[in-house]
Amino acid sequence: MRSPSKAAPPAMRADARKNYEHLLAVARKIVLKEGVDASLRDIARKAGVGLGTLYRHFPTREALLETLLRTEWDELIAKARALEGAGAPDEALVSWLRDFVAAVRTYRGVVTSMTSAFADETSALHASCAAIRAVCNQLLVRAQTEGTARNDLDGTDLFALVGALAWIGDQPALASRAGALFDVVMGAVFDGRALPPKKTAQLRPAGVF
Amino acid sequence: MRSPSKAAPPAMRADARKNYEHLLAVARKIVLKEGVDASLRDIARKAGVGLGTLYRHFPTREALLETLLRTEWDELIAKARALEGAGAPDEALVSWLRDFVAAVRTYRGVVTSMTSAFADETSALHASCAAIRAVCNQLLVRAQTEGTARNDLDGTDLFALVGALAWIGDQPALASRAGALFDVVMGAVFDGRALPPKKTAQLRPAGVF
DNA sequence: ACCTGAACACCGTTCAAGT
DNA sequence: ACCTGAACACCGTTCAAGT
Repeated sequence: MRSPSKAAPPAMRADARKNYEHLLAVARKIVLKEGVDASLRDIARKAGVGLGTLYRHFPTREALLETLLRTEWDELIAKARALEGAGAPDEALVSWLRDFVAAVRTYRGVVTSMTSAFADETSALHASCAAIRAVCNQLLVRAQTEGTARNDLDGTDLFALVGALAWIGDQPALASRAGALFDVVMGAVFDGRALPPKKTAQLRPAGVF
Repeated sequence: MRSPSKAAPPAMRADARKNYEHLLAVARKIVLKEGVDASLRDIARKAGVGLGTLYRHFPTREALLETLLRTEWDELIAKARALEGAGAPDEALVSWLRDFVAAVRTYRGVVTSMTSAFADETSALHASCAAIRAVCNQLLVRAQTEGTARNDLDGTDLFALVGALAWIGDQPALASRAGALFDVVMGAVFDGRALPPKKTAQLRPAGVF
C-alpha cells in the first residue's frame, strides 16, 4: 500500500532503497549549500553510508546531479508543453527561460555541469540537457515565426545566453543584478518585428573576437 | 647593464630571480593548457622547484594569476586611456569590451576568479579588478553621455555581462558562438538614442525572477 | 636569503572482503 | 544482493631543516 515514491529507482531491496532515499536527502542538503563540487566523501560520511554505496547508486557526480534535478527537469518540460499552444509566443518563451534560469540556479555551479554535458553523450546529464534544449527550441521557433524573436539565434544560442545569466546569478558579487540583466539580454533576443538584417551593424568587426 | 626585466619583482637575489622567472614561464604554459585550476604542485614539479619556493613567490593562486595577467591588465588600461578622448564613444566602449573578453579568455576560468576577487579586498586580484572596472566605467559613462549606451547600467553590470560572455567562451560546447553572442548582447547595451524608460517593458514581471 | 620536501589533512575512485 | 572501508594516487598548505 506504499505510495509509489516519485522518481524512485526500479526494483530495489528494502534496505537498499532506504539507503538510497536517505543518501539523496543528505546529498540535496549538502549540494544546496556547497554547490556541485561538494565532497562526495563528505556526503557519504554525513549520510552514514560507505563510500562504495554512494558510488553504486550514483556512479558519477553527474548521475547524482541528474537525480537531484529530476523534479526541476520534469517541471520545466511540463511547463513548456503547457505554454506551447497558449498565450503570446514571446511572453511564453521569456517566462519559460526565466524558470529555466531559476531551476538551474537551484544548485550553484550546475549550469557549468550542464554545459559540459551538452556535448558529452556519455554524461548522465546529457539526456536531460538534450530534452531541455529541445523544448526550449520549440518555444523559440514559435516566438520566431509567430512572435518577434530574432531569427538569427537557435536553441543553443539561447541556452548559452541563459546559461550565462545563470552564471551571473552564481557569482555572489553579481547576483543582485541577475534579474535586471536577464531583462536586458531578453531585450536583445526580441529586437523587434521582422528583424533588420544587421541590428548590431553599428558594432562592426563582429566575427573573430 | 641588464635591461630592467618588465614587471619583475623588486630587489631579489640572482638565484631567486632565476627561479622566479622560470617558475612563471612554466606556470604560464601549464595554466594556458589546464586553466586556472591547474595543480600548483604540478607547476612546481615541472619547474624543478620545491613547493615552498612556489608558495613564497606566489602566496596564493590568485597572486600567481595576477602576475600571469599583469601584461593583459596593463594593455587594457593603456588602451582605455588611448580610447578615452578619441573616436566615437560607442565604438570605443565596444572595442574595449571586446579586448577585455579576449584578455580574460587567455586562461580558462579566469573570469570566475576575477569575479570572486571583485568583492574580496584580500584577494591578490582585487586591485586589478578595481582598476579594470574603473576604466570600464569611464568608457561607459562617456558612451552614455555622448553616445547611445543605455543609462540604466553601470560598470558592474557591464562587467557582469562581459564576464558572462567570457564564460560562454570558456565552455567548449558554446565557444563557437561567443563572438556572435557578444554582438547580440552589445545590441542590448546600446538600445538607441535617449533610451525609452522601458525598452524591455514587453517582458513584464522583471524584478524578482 | 633562499630553498627543499616531509607532514598533515583532505580529495576521487576502485575493489577485495564481508554480511 | 548489498554494504564497507582500506588502498591508491592525487590535491593544497605549512613549516622545520638545510645551504
